[in-house]
Amino acid sequence: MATKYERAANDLRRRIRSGEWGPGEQLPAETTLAAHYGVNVTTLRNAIRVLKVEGLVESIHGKGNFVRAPRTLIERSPERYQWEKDRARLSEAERIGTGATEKDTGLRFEDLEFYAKYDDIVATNELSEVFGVPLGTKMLRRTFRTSSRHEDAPISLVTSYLVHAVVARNPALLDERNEPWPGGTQSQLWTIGIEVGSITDRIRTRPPSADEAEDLGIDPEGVATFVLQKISKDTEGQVVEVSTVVLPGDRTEFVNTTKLTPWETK
Amino acid sequence: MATKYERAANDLRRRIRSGEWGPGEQLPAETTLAAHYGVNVTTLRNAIRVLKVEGLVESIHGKGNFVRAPRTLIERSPERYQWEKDRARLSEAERIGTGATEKDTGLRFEDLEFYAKYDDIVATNELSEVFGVPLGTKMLRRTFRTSSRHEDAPISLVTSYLVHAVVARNPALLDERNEPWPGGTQSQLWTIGIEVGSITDRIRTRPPSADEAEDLGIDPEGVATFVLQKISKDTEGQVVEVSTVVLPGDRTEFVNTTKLTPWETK
DNA sequence: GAGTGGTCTAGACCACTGT
DNA sequence: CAGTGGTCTAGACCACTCC
Repeated sequence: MATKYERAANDLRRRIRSGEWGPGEQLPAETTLAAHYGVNVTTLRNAIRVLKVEGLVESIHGKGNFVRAPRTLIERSPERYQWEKDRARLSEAERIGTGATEKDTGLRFEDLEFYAKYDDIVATNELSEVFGVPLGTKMLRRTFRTSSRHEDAPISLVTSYLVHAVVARNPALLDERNEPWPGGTQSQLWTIGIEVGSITDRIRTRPPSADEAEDLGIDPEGVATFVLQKISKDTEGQVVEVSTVVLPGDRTEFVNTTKLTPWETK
Repeated sequence: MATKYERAANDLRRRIRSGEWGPGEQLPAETTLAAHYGVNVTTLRNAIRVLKVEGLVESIHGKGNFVRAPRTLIERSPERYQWEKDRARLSEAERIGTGATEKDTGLRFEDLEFYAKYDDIVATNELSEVFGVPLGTKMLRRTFRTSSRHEDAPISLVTSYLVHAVVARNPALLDERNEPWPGGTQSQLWTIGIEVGSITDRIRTRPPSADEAEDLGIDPEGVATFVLQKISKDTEGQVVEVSTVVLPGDRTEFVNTTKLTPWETK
């Protein structure tokens, strides 16, 4: 025999799935539901919490509980990297307004809002290891967030690391006011003679911290985040950039197509 | 001014991060913590819930609250598909005991436990669309779960769909007792003359349903799941298999390396 | 049985959203 | 203002773990 709140949650889940309340619609008030299931309001709230954790329901303080509506997905595929490379050496006019983010989101440059902040840090254990530089090496840390003008919440939170002495070869790369740089990081690296040869993505998922949930405009209960660690190497295999991207799990989809080599006909 | 439970949660988070309690260690009892922060036990439990949602803390009924320890990751990379294809036509002796799962997990065949169940269904809207077959076409649905013998919880929950009339060309493919089939699905398809030409992965993240959390042995609060939709096409571009894989987010990492084509030297 | 977290109640009061 | 969800209390009782 399940608990009271589980029984209420199961019934509410069934009713939502059956379409009794469609996406975006409001559920009856908690007091009403509590009376209907013959339980205390606190107990009914436990049932609602279960559905929130499952991502089925969203609460808005002062308004009510709502059936969560699916969000439009942003596809992200590793093809973006080759695409970016092909454009890295084009003229600025050709690069402008056609970044990888626009490609992912299908939004135009004018619809996107960028924020960039640069600062200097010293290499931690982890950074010195991936870059193969001594502990304490001066690094450039770049923090980006990209938002759609029509949604108030950022689409991604990016932290990028570069070896300071390397990027300093072009002083323009040390100034955050030059962001968004047309053509992106690969174009920036090209100005200091670096050609990116391969990029490795590592994708994990975890719940958002309180801050991230705030920044991404997601419900900490019920929506997870993707954490993408991207490591770029030059053509010699030397790590040239490492970045960490936090993406809202309710709006992001990674797509990857693998072409398999044909069998020899026999 | 934050609420009482938020202040308690913030302080506990800080103390955990500072190492006051290491990974896997037990926190003081809720009654003790409540007294320490001068709040009611119910309120203190709200603070603990925040940390559970963040994935920092795990509660075990009857034992206590514990700092969650990171789990060993299982890497999954699309190279597995090419690797599987290369082995699909080898002799059974060569295929046996070296499946893609073993490659992902690093575990040996003897350490893994398989469960397979086959049944027949009719194509839903979604299925008929991806396969390009009429609505209501008879499909073979295969449900798999793979577990490590040393952990009781499955590593993945897989649902795979095939067109029944196609696989029926080899009756052995209709019998679940032939699972685990050495060499996997690509080897099975080969027995009916199908060569897989490309595989597309779509990766999303979402909270687990109550059932999935149960099956995967994860905490529904604090651990998300990956949902991988895999579409295999033959060399003509015809969809031959669709499968959905649910993976525990606290143990899985997707890795993908993109090699970029070199710039022409000028 | 002692100690832990989990469920449930009843009710006071606060904070936010609409009109 | 009325109506909604959010916080907090005090206490009873249940369920699980370990000795």
